[in-house]
Amino acid sequence: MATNETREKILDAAESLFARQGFGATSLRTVIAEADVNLAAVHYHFGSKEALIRAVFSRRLAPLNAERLRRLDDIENDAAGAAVSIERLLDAFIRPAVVLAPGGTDEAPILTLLFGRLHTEPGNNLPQLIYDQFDDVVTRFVEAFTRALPDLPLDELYTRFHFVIGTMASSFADPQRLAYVSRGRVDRRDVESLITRMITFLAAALRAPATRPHGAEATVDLSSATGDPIGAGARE
Amino acid sequence: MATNETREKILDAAESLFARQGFGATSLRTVIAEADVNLAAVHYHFGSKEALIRAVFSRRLAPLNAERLRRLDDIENDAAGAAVSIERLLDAFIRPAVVLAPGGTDEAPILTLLFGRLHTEPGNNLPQLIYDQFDDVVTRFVEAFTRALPDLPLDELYTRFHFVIGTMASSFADPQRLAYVSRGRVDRRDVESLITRMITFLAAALRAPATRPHGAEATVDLSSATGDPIGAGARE
DNA sequence: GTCTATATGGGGATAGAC
DNA sequence: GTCTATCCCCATATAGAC
Repeated sequence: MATNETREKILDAAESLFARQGFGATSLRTVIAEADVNLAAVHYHFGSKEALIRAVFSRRLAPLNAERLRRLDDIENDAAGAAVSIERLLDAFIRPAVVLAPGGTDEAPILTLLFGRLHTEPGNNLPQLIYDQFDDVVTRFVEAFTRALPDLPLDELYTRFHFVIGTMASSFADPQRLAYVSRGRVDRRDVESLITRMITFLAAALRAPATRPHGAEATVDLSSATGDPIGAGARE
Repeated sequence: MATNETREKILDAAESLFARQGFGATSLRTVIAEADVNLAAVHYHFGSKEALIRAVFSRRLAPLNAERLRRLDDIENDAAGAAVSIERLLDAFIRPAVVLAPGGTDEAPILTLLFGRLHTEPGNNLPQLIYDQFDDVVTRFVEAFTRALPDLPLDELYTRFHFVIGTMASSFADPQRLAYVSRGRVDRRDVESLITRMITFLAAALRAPATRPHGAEATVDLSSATGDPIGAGARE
């Protein structure tokens, strides 16, 4: 058997299992069973489980983020300095995680789950290297959103980008929840609908007027949504 | 030492550790070290780790969901049949997870993290009992949002509620990400700001016009956000 | 109810033959 | 490069004295 074939089989199996179960819950023995290789091969090719995890991400992370940046470049070139659409920015950020997915099973695409897990598992476990690869994307997209939303205070823009990542990651990482919430009435395999609905949802969210500081007056009806709104203090 | 004191110490330590590290990554040995009790005490009082996890949730879940429903009742009584504010509904859903938090550390409230984790760890691990306790809340809030957003197709409403839970859970579960995205410029300990901003964000998102079906014409500018938007098909 | 001691299994990792 | 056999640690869980 060719060397790289074993390596790839391990990566494929690990990727699939990590995506479905998370890293901690997936043992190397499970991986080698699914890959149909020997346990020692994992350590020969990767050295450790930690290194295997990093290898699984490295294989996908660079192409994913490169594709995001490439699409962002296209958008900004098209605009030629003019304002760009929030929807296009969101699409460029979200869709590559799905488009680049290798094997769609009956469920959601593997890669989607894998990267969803990246953002939802405890941050301490994530090698800095992975976040490093994300730096350019964060910087560039924050800049782009800043230009597209010039009236939004920076603090709130950062917070909203945090929400965007959270919506994307969590919704992809736990597709079961959609079935649960909808009592099975929404097809969780229709990823295209999920993406377009997510973009509609997030674009409107990003365009919301800024939240006023504590105690100040709102420009929209938020009167009951802030500042001890429903008597939290009096209720203890 | 009184019996219940040991039990409570175990629950407190487990809750804190589960919140910070997740369930799989937290061993009983870590729990007993932090609780300063004997290993056997855990099995005496709870029987198993699985049972301990359920006990940790049970202690908080009922009060949390009861508070959510109580606030929803208040809102609907106030409205007396009239339309209710999206912001108030979101507040009633989100805020109890923070208000009921016992010990705010320097970081985000423990309970917030714990329940964030509930929705982000792989669904298979979550005892059905926990989801069962959530059923009433889902049903009641979906109904309320349906009445508040009568023009939104049900399919999309379910999907958006899925996004709402995702935003809340993921944003609370990984507060580090906010610091990362903002390069430390947003104070992640200011939970009140986080909540009000989240409500602003999600209310606007829920109010967005429905996404049009595949290929149809949009009522807002979505022309580039759907349907092979940036040449995904031609790019392979 | 609380402890010590221990059973039992699974985990990652490695040595060394082939 | 691949395999078997094994080391060693850490996990959950239990038995049984106090």
